[in-house]
Amino acid sequence: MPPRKKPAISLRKQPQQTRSNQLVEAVLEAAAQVLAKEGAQHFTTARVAEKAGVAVGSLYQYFPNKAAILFRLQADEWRQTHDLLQGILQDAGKPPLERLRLLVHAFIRSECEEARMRGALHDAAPLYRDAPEAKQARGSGKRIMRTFMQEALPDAPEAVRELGADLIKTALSTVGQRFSESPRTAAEIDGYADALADMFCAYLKCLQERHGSGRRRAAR
Amino acid sequence: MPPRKKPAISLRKQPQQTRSNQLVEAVLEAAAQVLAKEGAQHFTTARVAEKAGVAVGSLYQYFPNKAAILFRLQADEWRQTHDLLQGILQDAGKPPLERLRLLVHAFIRSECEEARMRGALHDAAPLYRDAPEAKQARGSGKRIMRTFMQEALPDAPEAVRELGADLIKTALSTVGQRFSESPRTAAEIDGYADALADMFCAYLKCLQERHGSGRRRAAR
DNA sequence: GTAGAATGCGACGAATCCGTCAGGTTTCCA
DNA sequence: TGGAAACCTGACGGATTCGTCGCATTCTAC
Repeated sequence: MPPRKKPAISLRKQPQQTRSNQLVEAVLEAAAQVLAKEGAQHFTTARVAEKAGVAVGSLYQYFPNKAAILFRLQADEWRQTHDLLQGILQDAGKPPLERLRLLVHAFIRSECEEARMRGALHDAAPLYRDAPEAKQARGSGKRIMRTFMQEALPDAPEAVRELGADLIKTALSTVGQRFSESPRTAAEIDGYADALADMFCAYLKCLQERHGSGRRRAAR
Repeated sequence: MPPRKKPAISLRKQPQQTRSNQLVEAVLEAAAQVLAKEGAQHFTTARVAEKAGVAVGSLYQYFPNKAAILFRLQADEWRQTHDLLQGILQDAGKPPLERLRLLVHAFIRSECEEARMRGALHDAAPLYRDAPEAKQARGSGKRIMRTFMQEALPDAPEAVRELGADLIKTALSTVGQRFSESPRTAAEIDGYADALADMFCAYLKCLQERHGSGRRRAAR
């Protein structure tokens, strides 16, 4: 077995001057476009550099390898949806189940925008997912659902909440992703999001009944 | 835009003599092993031929290209799980929700066996998924869930059944796949399958109540 | 036993693509 | 204004991998 990969995904050095900052931005912009329009198969550093109007060598001055570009795009996506969901769940004043419904809608809608790039990013995942940076970055979605479950099922055992959070988070992201793979109308999107939210809500109600919450049964 | 791919995924010719049949079998066997042990990244025709104890040229006598080997493996997997699920759902005498629960367990368990090969197969999907043969082969899972929904929700509108079937089928396959990505103990597997089945059942009950079935409310 | 079909072989052509490097250009700052 | 640091360039080396082709070997049918 030959020595496996050599990750290293972080930026090689921070751009200092204005033009180098612009260069990095241009590269990322071009990378997103190439990925969306030509797919992961045709995503090459040469193509990205060309589209960015930049030399390959310049690209490699900041990104240690191709995977680093892809990872950076993916990390941006993650951060983006993380912020979106965080904002919705923290909006107190609405009952948990309603927030969950809003969250599902927001997630599905966001997943359907830029669906092509996200899909290609997913195809390219084998290139960057084994890097340590990537493994670390993946934990954030989990934390969000965990805190939500603490609100929705305050009296359930820890293990139940944990499992439920994992299930909902996984279902939401994977189902959303597959759903967005083919183009959809706005009506389809809303219908699907509603159904998915129905499913999660039904599940949560079932758990709430099973692990009866002493008080606060008001949230019917 | 350069002329896109050139599919052609079917066998180039049927092996006629005994040895050629063995050769094709050996290739597929080796392909599965290489895929499982070395991942989609290192899946090369040369490596497969080597592991099969066969020359590359022989391999290409029957498989028109690398994608064809991968597709053949994937098609086998699909057929296998299709048969498994079909068998469970057709077992009359048990109420629908119980069959659904059995189905979820069987699927998750099956997904966890050979998880490494399935995962790699998924990584390699971009190579074969655009071929017409693949698009056609994907419809079977849908049909199964559709007939199940007709039984479980006989009085619901067609559109509701359709959406529900799609949702459950998608959630089952995607969630199952992601779950199987990391190795699991038998207890974890059963726990997860139970939770997933809980979710589906809760959803179906919710739909049943919403679209009141005139008679047959016995299945509570 | 023999001709012709079927099969097996593996070196090799052709195409990609990644990432580097030596050298030129721009920017900064004293 | 001049020198140093930062930056940019793009041809090219090196490595992989796909799939073919001419020829050798084995099988089948007569």
